[in-house]
Amino acid sequence: MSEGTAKKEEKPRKFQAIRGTRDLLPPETALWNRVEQTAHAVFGTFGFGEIRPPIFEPTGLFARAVGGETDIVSKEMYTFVDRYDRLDPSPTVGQLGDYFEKVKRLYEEEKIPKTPFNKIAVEEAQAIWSKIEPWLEDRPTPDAQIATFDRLFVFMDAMQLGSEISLRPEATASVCRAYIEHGMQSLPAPVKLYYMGPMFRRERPQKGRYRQFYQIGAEVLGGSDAPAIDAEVIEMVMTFFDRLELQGAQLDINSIGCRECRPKYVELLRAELLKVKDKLGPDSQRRIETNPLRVLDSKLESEQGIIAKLPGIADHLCEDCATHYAAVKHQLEMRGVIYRENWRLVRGLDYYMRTTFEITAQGLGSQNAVCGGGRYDGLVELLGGPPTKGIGFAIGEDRLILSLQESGKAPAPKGRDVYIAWMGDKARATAIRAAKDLRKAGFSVELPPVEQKFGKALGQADKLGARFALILGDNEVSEGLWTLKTLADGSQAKFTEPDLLEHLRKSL
RNA sequence: GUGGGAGUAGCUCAGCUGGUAGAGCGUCGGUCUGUGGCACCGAAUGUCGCGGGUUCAAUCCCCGUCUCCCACCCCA
Repeated sequence: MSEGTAKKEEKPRKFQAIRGTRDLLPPETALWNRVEQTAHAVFGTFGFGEIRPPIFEPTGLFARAVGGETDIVSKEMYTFVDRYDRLDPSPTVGQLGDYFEKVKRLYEEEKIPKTPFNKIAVEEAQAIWSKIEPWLEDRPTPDAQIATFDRLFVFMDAMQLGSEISLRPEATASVCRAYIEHGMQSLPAPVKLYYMGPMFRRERPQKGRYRQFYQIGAEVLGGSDAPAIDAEVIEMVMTFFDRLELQGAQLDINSIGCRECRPKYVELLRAELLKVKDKLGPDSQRRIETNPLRVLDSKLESEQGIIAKLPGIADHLCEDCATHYAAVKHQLEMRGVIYRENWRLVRGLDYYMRTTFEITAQGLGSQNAVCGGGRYDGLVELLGGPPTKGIGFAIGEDRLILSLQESGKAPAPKGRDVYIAWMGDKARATAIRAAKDLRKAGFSVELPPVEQKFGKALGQADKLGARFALILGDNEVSEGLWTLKTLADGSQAKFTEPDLLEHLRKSL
């Protein structure tokens, strides 16, 4: 290892986390764990059970549930074609004909997706096959023809076999799929489920927004659409935030009507918007056609005055929706949940209806929504299940963590309970045994792998934030009395092995 | 996808109108072979994000590109 020789060695290129993804590291992960454990605890008290659906699903599931026209599905999903594993991966020359026919048939039956790429591959393969077929009578195959055979392999191997799958951009669709797949409609209603984990959307990263991000969510499926269910779900999220001491949590609620009344309102809104079209910016002008409700959400200062004069949906709900909305508000009041009515609150996903809500928090920049949710009574049926009521929410965990950090609610990093400073071969064995026993008793223990002088060991103990140093040298081993030093004040005392455990239990 | 800002040691950053790099903190070792926090001494780590151009010479100027940050769009 001389310095001179190695200096020109080429270093391998450094890898880095893919754009929009990141490593969560200690001590921050302690906060993540606290948040997730609090979710388990709080949701458990509301009778929710955890579901862990897969991280990818058939692309069609999200297209159907979230809406094929939404940005999420049309341009933000990570979609790829899976391998089709029922084809013989490496046919011999003799099997080539059968293999090609099989590929062609699967393509026609759309078991292999008809992507533009596959179309070209099949056509090329067909052209080559027409040329090869007459040659097959010649045995053995002349060398000059082998290259052409290889070209056929190349085209078939390059085909995007298998079905289209996507990394989940959200989890409600997966939960509904699982509800149907496992026949949960025959469970006592309603079925209350929660989940947590990574989601994926290919968006431009910014504060509180990542391409791999984390959500904690819950869904209530089946049973009735009783307003009390809406209220309880909201109460649960607020309880969760309260438990975490989230600062400045602001709950906004609204009702966006149902299949009956919403379309009528949307038309009314569109008509009103067209009257003031010239005064709106280009984004809002476009939305008059694509999604008039979203105009209400505009952040443009210049549009605020115009938007304020637009008709609100609350005045145009059908009787059932109006009754439901009023009852939800009443239920929230009975539970002591403080809310703000926000008639401009709309949801981006297609499946929402009636109750919608959003919770914002401090310290998040422009991405200040930390939770969004609502009712989606038609969704399970849309996915091929029985008619089923549904309501749920999703919390942006990254944003929640960010807000907790901004307001100083992150827990202080926890150091070791005990650092074992040992010297000498006899003490080594004792130290190993001590570490085992202390860890068994639940203490966080650092056992240095190699012998260190006591001065150095205590320095390490200090740096690692240890509460105590257990000093084990020749004296301790021969006396059978172990020295325990309290790092904070420098005091130390001697204990027998059992007394030590007892003493630590009391003081930690 | 659009716009703005930024990339120099593990971290925070310096580097005067271009002359091939420094500080503080951190890490490791020593002063200190049974006692830490302090102090002092010493060491390691950089293709100055990457590629190209201008120049005798580029961390610095120009172009491209990547990544990060912020905002728009959209959303949790």
